[in-house]
Amino acid sequence: MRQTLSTGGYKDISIKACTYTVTKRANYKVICMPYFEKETQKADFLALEQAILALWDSEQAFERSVNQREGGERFVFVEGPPTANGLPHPGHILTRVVKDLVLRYKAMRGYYVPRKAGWDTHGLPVEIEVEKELGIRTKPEIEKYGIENFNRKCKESVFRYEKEWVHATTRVGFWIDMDDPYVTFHKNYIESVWWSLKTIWDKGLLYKGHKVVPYCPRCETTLSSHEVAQGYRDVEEPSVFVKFKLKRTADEATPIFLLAWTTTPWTLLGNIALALHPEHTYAKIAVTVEDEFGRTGKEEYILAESRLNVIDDAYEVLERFKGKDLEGEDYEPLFAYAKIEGEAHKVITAEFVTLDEGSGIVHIAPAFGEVDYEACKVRELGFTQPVDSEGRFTDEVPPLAGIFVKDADREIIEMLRERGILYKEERYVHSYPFCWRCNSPLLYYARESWFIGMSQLREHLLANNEQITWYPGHLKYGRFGNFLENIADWALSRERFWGTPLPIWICTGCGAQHCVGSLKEVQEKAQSPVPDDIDLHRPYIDEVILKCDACGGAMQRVKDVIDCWYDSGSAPFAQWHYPFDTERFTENFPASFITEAIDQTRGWFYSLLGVSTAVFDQPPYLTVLSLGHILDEKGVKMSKSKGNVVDINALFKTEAADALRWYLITAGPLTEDIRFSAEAIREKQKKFLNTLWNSYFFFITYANIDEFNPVEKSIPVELRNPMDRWLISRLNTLTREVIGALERYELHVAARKLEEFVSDELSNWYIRRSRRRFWITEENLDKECAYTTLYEVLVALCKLLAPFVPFLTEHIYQNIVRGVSKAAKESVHLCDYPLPDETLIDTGLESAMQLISDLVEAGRRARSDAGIKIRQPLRELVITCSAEQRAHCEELISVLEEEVNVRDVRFEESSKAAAELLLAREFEKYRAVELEAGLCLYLDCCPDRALIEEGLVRDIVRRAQGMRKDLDLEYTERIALTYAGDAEVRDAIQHFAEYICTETLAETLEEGTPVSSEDERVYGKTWQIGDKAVYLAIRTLAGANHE
RNA sequence: GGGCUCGUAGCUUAGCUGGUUGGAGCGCCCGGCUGAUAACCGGGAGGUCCGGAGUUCAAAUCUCCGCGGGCCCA
Repeated sequence: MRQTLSTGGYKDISIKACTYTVTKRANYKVICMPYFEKETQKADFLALEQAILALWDSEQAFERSVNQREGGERFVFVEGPPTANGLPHPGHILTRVVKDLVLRYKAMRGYYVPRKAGWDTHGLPVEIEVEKELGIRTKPEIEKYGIENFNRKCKESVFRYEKEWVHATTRVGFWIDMDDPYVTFHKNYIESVWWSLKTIWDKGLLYKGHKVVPYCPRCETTLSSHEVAQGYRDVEEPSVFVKFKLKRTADEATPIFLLAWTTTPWTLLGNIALALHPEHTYAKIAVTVEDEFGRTGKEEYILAESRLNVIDDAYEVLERFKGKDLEGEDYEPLFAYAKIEGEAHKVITAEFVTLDEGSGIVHIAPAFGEVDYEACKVRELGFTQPVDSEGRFTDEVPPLAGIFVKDADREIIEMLRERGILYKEERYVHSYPFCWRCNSPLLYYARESWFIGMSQLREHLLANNEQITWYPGHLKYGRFGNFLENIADWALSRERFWGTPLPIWICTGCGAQHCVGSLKEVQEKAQSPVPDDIDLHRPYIDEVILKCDACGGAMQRVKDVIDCWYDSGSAPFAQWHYPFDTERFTENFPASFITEAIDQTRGWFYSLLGVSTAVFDQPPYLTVLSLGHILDEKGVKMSKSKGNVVDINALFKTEAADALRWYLITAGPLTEDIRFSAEAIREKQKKFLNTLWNSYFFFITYANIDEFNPVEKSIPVELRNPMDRWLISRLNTLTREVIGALERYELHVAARKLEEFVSDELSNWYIRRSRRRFWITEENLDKECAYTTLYEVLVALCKLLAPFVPFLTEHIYQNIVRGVSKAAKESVHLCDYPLPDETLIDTGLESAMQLISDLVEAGRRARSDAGIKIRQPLRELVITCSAEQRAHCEELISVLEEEVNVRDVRFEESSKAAAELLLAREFEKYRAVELEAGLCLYLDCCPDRALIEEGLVRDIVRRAQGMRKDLDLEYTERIALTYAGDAEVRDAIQHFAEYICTETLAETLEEGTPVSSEDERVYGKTWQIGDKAVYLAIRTLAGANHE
């Protein structure tokens, strides 16, 4: 194993060069044993990926990878259906990559993992796309255009985007069955949704109520929270402190007023109650006020003690008490206009009252605030709605009738002032939502709506959440758990067009309500025949009249459609048309695993749990991985309006899918946001994919020259060289760590470990260190060990990496495995995932190699400090260490010798002994580096003449090799070498002539003189090596390189 | 405004169950190595570990208060 310069014996690789003639196998099918297909030094990943896609297609690799595991334990996945109203962006690509990685891994682990695609196709976003296309923007315009036409347009629009999604999904290598997806607008899907709603109805959980919603009075439509979020702006508006007179003191000389605060004076017309915090301290104060005629008088106010600073006049605190002490008090209404149904004008207490601003007394108008509405509802207080659907006051309030509410603020404030019940007015800046389409201020406005009583299921939701494993873990009791703790009823209905119709019919005669759960039920109860092929969407289903069971009258469907979140939340059963088809649902519920981005926490992750809890009282998934978002390079969210969305189609034109996948997986914890950068993708390709490729390229290059056939070889690991055993040990350790990380869903940890292995251990240590073993000419057990080891590790790596970079691993596998064995699986993705062989893990050897590596590093440092380059051989290296350390690394000494380029390595027991020894023999010769206490390295830095000569020869060889490379010669091309130099140079070259010829493939080595550059066949150059000038010239020997 | 989360070198990040002088990659400077690798190796410059307070013998790490980014909700 030890190499010295003078022994020679290196391989003359020209002997076997180019004896192989492998035909180009673009389709990967032709088998040419035992040779591997030749590769190019630089990989064309884009072309390679296209070829692999074609291979998978023709081999039906995906289908087979699923089907071959049938009968195995199921790993159930539910695809979160992409909303079909836009192009996929990098964030979608991330979720697709992660899904694919996990599912490929599980399949390789033996699980049966069917993967059904899905499309979320209903909802307002789709309608808005069509509105834009049609150039209309209001509901009346849609109705005028015709619901039938409109919905047809919606359906078409959905398919338009589907193509883009299929393309991107395929391109990035996500294996999912897109030939048979679930589609939320399909009839069977809708029917399953209807069934689930009827189940909920039968449980008494589906009811009609009011919901305060963000509402645009100009567009006459409610807005989704997403739309509202787009339109917040800071505005300055009047805020008023208003005096509400306590009823029991109304007739007294000094009545007591509750001082309430609001930033929306117009809502005072809908006042029903005043809210105080139950536990906070309130004060009754006496204030000296002055009226407009300059007369002073005393008034008594109540407000929060900590808000007394809002009082501008002199005051005196008369009394202190808690908010709850006033609970149930009546006060006089500000206005006598609005008709109120039910009890009103009461003091209530509520936790949501804050003391940060205002007076600590909150005016409550259930028609204009969600919190207000809930507060009144639970206390069974009344309701009033003095505003119409265009945002104008109704005739109930004569002085203001017909005035748009936002324009009435001024007038209302004047009315309050005139009647002496305005304490003061201020300007107030706050954030208020405006309609993103027409810029009108939005109103929070109570509308009739259908609800699912989720709040009654709170405990069930929490119990089912207990059974779910969350990644990252904090979501379980954090954002998601908190959300469930405070869960509100689900406002299910939408006054829109393109959605699953709410399957509720109401009798026009007696008002009876009925919920249907199937098409069959509709047909049975319909007054006139309903065809089997009826489209269940509006407007067709609206025309179906049912017979009333109660009175025999005509029942009409409620015109609403349902929230499309309910659609996607129904995916676990609706994709299988349950319960009309029971088997496939039963075996696919609950899901083992789902993953989407963090914004789905209250979106799909909740809608799944909500529907499943209401219908089955079971968790719909057992593991959920929440991913971070893809931000742009500056860390800003990608959005259309900012114009910073990366165009993935453009990206895929230049970047390999594997490079993109590897970048996304290794960028950081997937549960956190990623700053996306195309430059970083290219870096990943350089650092990882190219390194892997080069390792593979190195292998096939020499394996072909040597006609290495892996099928024939089997050498027990224990007989192999320590370098081999080390690599195999590391591989098995790696395998164990990768599987551990994958099972914990720390995908980036798994990927980073793989990356380090490929780059540091396989390429930069094992292959670099082992190159000479592959160059040995003759048949040789050690060479066979090297080939076998490198082969085995490459094959195992392919499998380990297959879920991460499915294209490149498939390409390599096709060549090095499938190319030599017809018995092998047709695709790497049909293989089993490697499991660690613990008997091959040698931790002692691993730590010994670590020690050697540390010593190499220290040795280089010593050389660097001494100013001696590595090409200069040195006499000896002395190491002082423990006997144990010595025993461990004894068998790896040759590695140390070669890396540090020393003739001998000696050990000494303790540093003291070594120091004495070295002192005795010219201490100045040695340079010391201490690695740790008791571990020290001494490098002899005084080479003798012979060594210096060897160093010079190595420099010359190196220059000659560089010149070969400059000429871009084939590795095997033979040359004639001419040199010129002083006597020392000449002596050195003559002493090592054989070595120089072997290394540089020189047929002749002659002393000569520099020639003019006119001879094009001669490449000559004078080098400065140390203080010597050395002239070298290469002439190629045409025809000599091939047999 | 509220809840959750993240904030480490110019950039990307590891460390974060508290414990020596906070590691790496990209980029930069010096040197070396190289016929698999536009690769690699050694050294260097570059850190108020977002700021402040607290707990502790000891804080990048735990607690609290701020600041900034992100998500969700208002």
